[in-house]
Amino acid sequence: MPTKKPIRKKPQVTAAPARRRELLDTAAEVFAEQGYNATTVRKIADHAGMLAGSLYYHFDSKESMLEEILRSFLDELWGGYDAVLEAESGPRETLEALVTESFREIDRHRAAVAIYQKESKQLVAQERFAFLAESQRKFEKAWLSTLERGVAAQVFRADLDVRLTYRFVRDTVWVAASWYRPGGQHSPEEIARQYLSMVLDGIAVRE
Amino acid sequence: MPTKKPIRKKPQVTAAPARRRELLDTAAEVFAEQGYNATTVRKIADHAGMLAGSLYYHFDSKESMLEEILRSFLDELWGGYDAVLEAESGPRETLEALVTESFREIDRHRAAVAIYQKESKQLVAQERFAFLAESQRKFEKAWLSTLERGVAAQVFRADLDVRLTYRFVRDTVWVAASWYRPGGQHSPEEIARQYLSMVLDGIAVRE
Amino acid sequence: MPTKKPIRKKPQVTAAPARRRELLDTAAEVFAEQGYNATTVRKIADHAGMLAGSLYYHFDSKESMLEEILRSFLDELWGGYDAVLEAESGPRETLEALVTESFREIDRHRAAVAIYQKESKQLVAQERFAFLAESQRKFEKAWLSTLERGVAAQVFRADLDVRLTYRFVRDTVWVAASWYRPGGQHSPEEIARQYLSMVLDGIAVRE
Amino acid sequence: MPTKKPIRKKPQVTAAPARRRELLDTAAEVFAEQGYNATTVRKIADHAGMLAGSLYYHFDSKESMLEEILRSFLDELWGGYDAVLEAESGPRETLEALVTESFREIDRHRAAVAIYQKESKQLVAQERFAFLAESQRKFEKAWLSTLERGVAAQVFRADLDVRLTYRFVRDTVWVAASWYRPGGQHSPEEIARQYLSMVLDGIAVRE
DNA sequence: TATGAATGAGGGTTCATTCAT
DNA sequence: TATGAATGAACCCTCATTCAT
Repeated sequence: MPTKKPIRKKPQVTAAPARRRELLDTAAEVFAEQGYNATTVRKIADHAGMLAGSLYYHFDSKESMLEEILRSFLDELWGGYDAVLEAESGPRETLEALVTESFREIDRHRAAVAIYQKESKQLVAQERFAFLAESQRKFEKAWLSTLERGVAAQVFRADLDVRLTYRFVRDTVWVAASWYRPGGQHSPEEIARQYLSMVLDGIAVRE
Repeated sequence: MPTKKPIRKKPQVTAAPARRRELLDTAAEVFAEQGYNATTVRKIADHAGMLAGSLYYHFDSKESMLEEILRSFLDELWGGYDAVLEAESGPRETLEALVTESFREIDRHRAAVAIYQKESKQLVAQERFAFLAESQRKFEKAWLSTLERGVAAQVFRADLDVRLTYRFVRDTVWVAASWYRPGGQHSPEEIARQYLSMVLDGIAVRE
Repeated sequence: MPTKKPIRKKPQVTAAPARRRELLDTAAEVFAEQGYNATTVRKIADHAGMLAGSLYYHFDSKESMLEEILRSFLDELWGGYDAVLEAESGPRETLEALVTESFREIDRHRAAVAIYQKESKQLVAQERFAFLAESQRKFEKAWLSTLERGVAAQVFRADLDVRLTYRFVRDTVWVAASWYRPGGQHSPEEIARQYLSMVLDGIAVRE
Repeated sequence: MPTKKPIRKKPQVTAAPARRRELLDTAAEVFAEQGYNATTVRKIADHAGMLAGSLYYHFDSKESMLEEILRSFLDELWGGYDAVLEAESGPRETLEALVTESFREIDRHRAAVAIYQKESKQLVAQERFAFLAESQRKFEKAWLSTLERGVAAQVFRADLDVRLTYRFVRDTVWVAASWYRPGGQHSPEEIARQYLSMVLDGIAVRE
């Protein structure tokens, strides 16, 4: 009897990572544009120039594609965020760095960010996407502590409702993914600077 | 375009408007919570204590429920906005009034606002929902002109990228619908005031 | 807000048991004839004069149909068996009654018996069909103890390999479902009698 | 009927018969354990340590594997049976020899026998598997004539329903394949002897 | 007004099979 | 000989919708 391979073949994780990335990028684009639920597997396959069934050679399911898209986005996001946080700069510099980093991520992973914005609320309920909740907790902690440090250091206004401000800044930054177009006239750093100018100093003229 | 269904009793428009509103509110709640696509007619019916088919006595289709929810929300929204705009106050007062009015709408139509935020981008492509596009145009015009008036009157900073600021303020206001809970500790006016304080004056301490 | 019904509507268990039975009988027939795996939901629907999707108004899944078919068969089978066992007759009478009862079940549930014969081995592995394993245990115990009582009472031959005999008798009885046609020339009791004659006395002429 | 695939290299019949046998044995094992329909080509390939597509270098199709498994089993079976029948022994000796031969086949081709038992009923309908029907006819004739000779010679009981007895003996013998494990404590000859003892003399004590 | 039952289109997924390498 | 990638048909199932009662 020939050699048995008890280990199930999993092209999903090992082989041809380049093709996988291509397909995931395609899928992310369609998910972002049409919404996850409204996106049929056939549409993804069409965009990729193949038949629906062929996707299943590369991925286990539509859901696993979504998971991988979000996971790799969050991995990279936290790469950037952790670097910022470990620098232990002052609260204002940290906030500026986080915002700038966020816009860079939007620039690099626009589709993933848009998907995250629109779908994560429904997804966290599923065990498979529990990692989204964990990321949210870390995210909240990073921002809240920065804001609190700033208030304590009298860099930010003392009368801020910190939680409200957190939501305000968070939403302000991330919804940008819904209208941002990479390669436009504004670089992510430029947009970050303008955002920061508004958030930090407001839009009213100083008297 | 000719009428598609000539012979059709339409209890949809005549009878028992109270029951209709109840059902629409129920539907809006579910749409907001689960997303339009992910919401099955059966789920709505479950929440309403009836069977899926029974909804079709009241409404033509799932889509027509959505349309009616959005239309009645926008009708009321524009009632408020138009009153503000017709007052022809100064740019800062107008901006404050628009923001406050927006939070009041969020308070009254939280579900509809959330649906609008999440779905309108896909919906505008359909002829049936063309009214969304029109509303967006009016909306943009109202805000942009207010901001421009403010810059011209040196009430707002001269170095603002007005379009960017528009998006910034718009998003800032409306995404609140995703986390706002009516009956919470903050009244809509209170939230509006805090938002305005941040938007107008920024979060940094004035030196 | 209208009354909510948190309890999911389950026509599957409550309503219209007559139609359910009809459909289950149809399904059982097709499963028995073509095998469970080879039976498509469409084939069942065709036989029932409806579309494939319509079956899902009555049942959760193809598998749940199979489960219900087997469950109701085993329920009835054990109704008969338990009556026999509780009578606590002598081993020979018990064996005769069990065989007769078995043929009656084959007569009444030919399709279910055939399905059971062919599929149960694969099915027991699934948690959903764990009740099959339990039934098998009870079944084995009933037969083995009857045979052992008979050997002890010197009603059955002392040199029997009881486990082998058990398999022999069990198989002999149940495979009959694969060729038995209800309404044929032999009544189940008649077939039982002839089987018993062979099993008890053998086919060779007594010298 | 004209040849369907005129240009087709057929390594299937020429090359490396040893590898073919290995693969067929593997396939038979999986077919027997999981059922033909439930067995995917991929499962077979996994067991053989190769990829699904690679099997098609050796075989035309999944069905052709099944055909070859059954054909080679029946060829060998009839080798044994024909030898027994040509010996033209007395009916009792013939019956004993047929049973013994059958258990030997089960010992040698357990998987093939199990497949045959479970699938042949559906398969005979296909032209490709018409050879199964022919084998069944020969089989029935061999057993029936032996039983009839035995009744005529007053070796078997005169009151036997010969067709019923045939089915009884046939099933009794072959279903053993579903539980028989080669290399167990009972040799095929030993099992045959015990079976014959039951079939010929019954399980009841002689008075 | 609402129910129960059915329709029919389509969606995600599986799988035998093909074929260039 | 075997692999990797793709095909295409079919499958189970969902769901908006219809309609007689």
